[in-house]
Amino acid sequence: MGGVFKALSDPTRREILKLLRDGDKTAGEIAEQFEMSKPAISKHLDILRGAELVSWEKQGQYRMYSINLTVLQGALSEFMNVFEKENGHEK
Amino acid sequence: MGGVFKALSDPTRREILKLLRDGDKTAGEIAEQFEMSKPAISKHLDILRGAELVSWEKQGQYRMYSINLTVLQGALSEFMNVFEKENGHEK
DNA sequence: GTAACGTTTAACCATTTAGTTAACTATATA
DNA sequence: TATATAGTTAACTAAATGGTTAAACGTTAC
Repeated sequence: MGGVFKALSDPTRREILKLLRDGDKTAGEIAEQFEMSKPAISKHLDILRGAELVSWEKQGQYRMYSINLTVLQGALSEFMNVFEKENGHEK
Repeated sequence: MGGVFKALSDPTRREILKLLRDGDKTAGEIAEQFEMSKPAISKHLDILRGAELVSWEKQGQYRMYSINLTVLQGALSEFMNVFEKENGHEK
């Protein structure tokens, strides 16, 4: 879960996740939305994938990326749980 | 809010927050819980304070740190909201 | 006043991070 | 087969990060 927070610490990566929230996109479509180079975006995607926040599947010569919402929500709500009231966080 | 994720990206800082969840602590009491030096912890505390995740108040020669739960919960739930279903995230 | 304590600040260092350009791999197509 | 397209990998760089030790700053206590 540390990987998730590391992945989320970069604004570009958070922005990529927001883009993917609206639907799957190819690496190129994602890169278009940013001013930086494609290799830079490719590395961000690799970090997101390392944290299992996104996955991709080959579609011809494209890579179609999608967000793993359950991983994102799971990691964040697990962390937030620690700070909830009414919870002696006994475990 | 970017500052919050940056602050949360380090495991030591997340651990500090968990400690403070159980009650306010002085800088020294916090530092005791880790193997690293006091200056290192002091810097982590400064980053947490920069993100407004903690605050402190002078108590004699001590600094008593406390967690700002509302900031933590506010930032995380605002971010998570973006990824909730049933929400066209119209804004 | 001075010595001890609690904590931060300063200066420094090694590693990681986030970007670049160039080269490579794989697919599609003329 | 050759060329264009999509994307990653490699090599490199500047800046940020996270740690160290030493010095400084306040407060407490003798």
